[in-house]
Amino acid sequence: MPSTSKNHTKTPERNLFTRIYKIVDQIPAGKVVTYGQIARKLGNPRLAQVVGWALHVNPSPIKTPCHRVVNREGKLAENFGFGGWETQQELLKKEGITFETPHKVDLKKFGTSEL
DNA sequence: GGCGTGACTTATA
DNA sequence: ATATAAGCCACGC
Repeated sequence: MPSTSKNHTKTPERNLFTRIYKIVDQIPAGKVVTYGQIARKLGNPRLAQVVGWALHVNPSPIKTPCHRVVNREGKLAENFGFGGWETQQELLKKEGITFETPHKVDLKKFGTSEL
């Protein structure tokens, strides 16, 4: 029996990272989601930090639309990995998302609460 | 196996 | 409104 304490990573089924990628991959186009929203799906809203880390080390930025993930304020990451928040801004604009400010997105309209 | 850090969030002052 | 503290998980040393 798996009394190995916890699945010490390398276990996709238990690995939070894999779950995060799956959730992010299911974000509909033209919508954005917050880290806390994903974290809540994982079971703990405090996992938001892990979500950020997951996207930071995300192996496939193309398969994982991390540009649709923003922080609680709807703002973009200042240290975005693509090459800057400007890249994310362009991508979101293509999806039809508008910005209240260059760094902030209108969560009231694009916040996916149905995820 | 411990300690610090991180694309975060929430609560409290 | 800003500042500080605590919380969670994964990674690197």
